[in-house]
Amino acid sequence: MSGLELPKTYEATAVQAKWTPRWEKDGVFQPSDRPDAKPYVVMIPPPNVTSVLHMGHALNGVVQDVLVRWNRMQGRAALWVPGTDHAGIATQAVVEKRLLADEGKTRHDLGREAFLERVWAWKEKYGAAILDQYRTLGCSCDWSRTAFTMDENLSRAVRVSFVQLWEKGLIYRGLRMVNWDCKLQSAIGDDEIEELETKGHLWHLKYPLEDGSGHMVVATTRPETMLGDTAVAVHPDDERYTALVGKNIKLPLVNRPIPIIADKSVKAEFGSGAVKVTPGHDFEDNERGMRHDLPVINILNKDGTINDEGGAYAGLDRMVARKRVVKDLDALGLLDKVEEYDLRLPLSDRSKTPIEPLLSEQWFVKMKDLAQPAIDAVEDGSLKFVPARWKKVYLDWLLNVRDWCISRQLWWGHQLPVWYDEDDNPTASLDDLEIGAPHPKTGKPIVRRDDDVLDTWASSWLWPFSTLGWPNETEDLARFYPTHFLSTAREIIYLWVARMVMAGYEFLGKCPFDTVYIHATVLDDQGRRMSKSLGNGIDPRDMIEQYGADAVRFTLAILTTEGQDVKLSPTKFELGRNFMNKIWNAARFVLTSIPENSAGSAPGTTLTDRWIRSRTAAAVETISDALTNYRYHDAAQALYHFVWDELCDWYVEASKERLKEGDIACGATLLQTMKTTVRLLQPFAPYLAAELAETLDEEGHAADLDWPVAEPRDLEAEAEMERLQELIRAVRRLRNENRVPLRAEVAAVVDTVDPAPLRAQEGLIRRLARLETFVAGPGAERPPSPATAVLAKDEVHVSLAGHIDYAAEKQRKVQELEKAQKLLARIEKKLANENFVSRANPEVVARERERAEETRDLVRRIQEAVDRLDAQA
RNA sequence: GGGCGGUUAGCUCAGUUGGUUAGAGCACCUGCCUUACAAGCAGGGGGUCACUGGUUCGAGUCCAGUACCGCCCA
Repeated sequence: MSGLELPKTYEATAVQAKWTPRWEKDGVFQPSDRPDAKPYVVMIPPPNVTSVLHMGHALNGVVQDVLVRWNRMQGRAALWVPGTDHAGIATQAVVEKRLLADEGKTRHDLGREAFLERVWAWKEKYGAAILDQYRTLGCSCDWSRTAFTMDENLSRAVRVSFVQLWEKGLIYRGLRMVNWDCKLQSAIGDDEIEELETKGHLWHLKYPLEDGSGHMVVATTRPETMLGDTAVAVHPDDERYTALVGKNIKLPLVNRPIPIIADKSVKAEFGSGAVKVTPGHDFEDNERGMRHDLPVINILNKDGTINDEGGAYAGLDRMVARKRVVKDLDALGLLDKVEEYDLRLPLSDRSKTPIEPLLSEQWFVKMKDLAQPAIDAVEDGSLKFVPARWKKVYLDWLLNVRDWCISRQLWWGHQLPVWYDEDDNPTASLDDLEIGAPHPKTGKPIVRRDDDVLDTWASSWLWPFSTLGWPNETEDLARFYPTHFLSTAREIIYLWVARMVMAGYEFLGKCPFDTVYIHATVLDDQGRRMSKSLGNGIDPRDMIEQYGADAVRFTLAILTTEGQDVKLSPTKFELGRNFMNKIWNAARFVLTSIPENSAGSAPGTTLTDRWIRSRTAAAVETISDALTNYRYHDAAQALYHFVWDELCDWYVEASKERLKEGDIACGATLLQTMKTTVRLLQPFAPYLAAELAETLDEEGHAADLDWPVAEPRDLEAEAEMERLQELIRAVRRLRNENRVPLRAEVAAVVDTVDPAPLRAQEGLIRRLARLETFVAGPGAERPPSPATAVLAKDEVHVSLAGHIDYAAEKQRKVQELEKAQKLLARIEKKLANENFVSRANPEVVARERERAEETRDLVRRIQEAVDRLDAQA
């Protein structure tokens, strides 16, 4: 052991640089191929290649890695598959934005092929950066299995799954109302919309009756859509309008006659009770239109300008047209009034521009049948959510699932494997069809392939098995599917988790994982989400650089309480850094202080030896228990408390004197305890654990060491040690309170009926309490001018001649007395309550009686101490 | 409108099935460079557990309601 070389503080950067390549070279993160090793499999939620790693990724990385590493130590064939997601619309959007900013070009200027080259270049850069950051964080992913959703095999999986669904009749094409992003010029999913609460206006428009007998007033937040109105609707029970139903309105500006219809969906109390109906540009109106067989008029081009249906307004952007329409109506005297109005504006998640509901030809997946097994999975318990309440969110979505619009008018992604013949008959194909080849059903020549690409989730829902080789029947697939643990963010419970479960059942007949862990959201120190636009993000790379990967990991783990969000500020990582440094120094002490040959010797059997072994056992038990239940905070906290407050503060301190005397058994105990500590540390702080395991001459990699098994506790030793600790703390307190200088000679006397155990530890007590002399016995003679601490069973008197301030000391003692008296009164009141005695659990009553006895004794003894102070003063 | 969280020390948070005097980290106060660690050591102060009511012998913990904050869905 070359302990003398160890630096005074833990140098994280150097240690990380040393171990990262070594782990990979030695294949530490590849699953064990021992046939008896039961697999433990985790698939990383593949980060989007849009940008670099953020704190949420780091937190999720820790959540997964702690479990993976812990399971690996328990002998499981642990496999954690890393990878990234092409994130179709998001990635295309960022690349387009960059292209426009840097070169002033659009994707159309470049053309499909050249543009895609740019996106691939982006993917290479950011995809690699993200994975590298996970690597730096110490994540034990099997890098040799790294996957990307547009890899050849994963793309094949997408095509096979598409064709399979197609053949089952679950994919259809339809003219449907979709959410249209005018900027990206693509349909987007319902899930890709965010709503912005904003102040807008409500325009009240007068619509003249065709017969000239008056007008009706309709209110709208989007007046330009009136160009596409095909009806006015009222509630059937609204007596104000009963006579008008069936008559026609002459739609202003376009001069089109449209009917007045009655429909129960209209809220009579909203505005005038009459609403305009625009089936071409409003989801609700579209349904009304279908119920009443209304014509559907599309007034928008794909870029959001008004088309020829808009007559005089054609070519204007919709926002410009809005102003023009309002102005023109006003000129005609048809603008009734304008109100301020709070509305929720639907924005595209990606382009942040207002969504337009638009009719277009899109591809859909029928979801109802796919959803059923995913619903059953949580209800029969084969799929578990942690925390359990997220099950409801998952179920709510599945029970109300709508068909899934899977086509996107993008370039980046998996192009639909759909070809058309000259009559526009589609067919799906596993292999590319040549132009001119016969359509398999109609026999007519194929003339084109569908330009659209698939929604990203159409590949990521296959992730748990496409990464293992599906649709090929690979060894990996046979051995590692289904997986075990999925940790992800709450916002994608239905977008991703629910779809993966559906796909798992649909394509492999099995739930893809048994546990879904929903991790905390990382917020800034003011409780706001970290976001680029706010600039309040904390970059994990900076934190790793500043505090070390282990510190970042440990801090995130100890902050991760079940279901709570994590408020983060950079300085919080000091907690982890300080702890790492503490462990480092404890190890440094052990290595530089234990006698030669400690390694081969039997551990000690003194009180403190027995105590630290028992406390180690308690730590092993607590930490194992916590990890079993995904309680990261509890596990990290237990480790922290054990190392700092027990091992360092007491055992190491207690061992110093013994080590000076060359006590080999003490050295052996220290070594053994450190070795166990390193194992407990490994899942949380793998770099430090690796470094220490090597220094402690452990065989093999720290990651492969066996997880400790809890030994039986030694409660007798624990109780005896507690008595010592209480005594030592009491003496320190008396010294501190009375400002006794460190070097002053102090004598202590314990008045006790059970002196033997204390006498046996005299050396320890004198050292830790800094006592010159120590005496214990029944009725032992008090030293001159003592201050007294009343302990649970004993009293300790400390000589404080020349230091004691009797007035202050008395005040403290009187306060102590009052506190004890109050407590006693409370207990006695409780015991005097017949209801308590008769109804409470007998064990509880017995315990209260015992407490009453103890407290009475305590009060009496404190009183005596006070009396003595009076006598002395 | 519906749903789900949260409210405990100055700050950030623990607190398992109701049962000792409600805990930790940071911050604060006092004293220490005691050769593992000042990223440290010893000691200390600090809380009407958001509010109201209820259940109970007993409530931070269970129930109902209120207020405020946050998230999700429509």
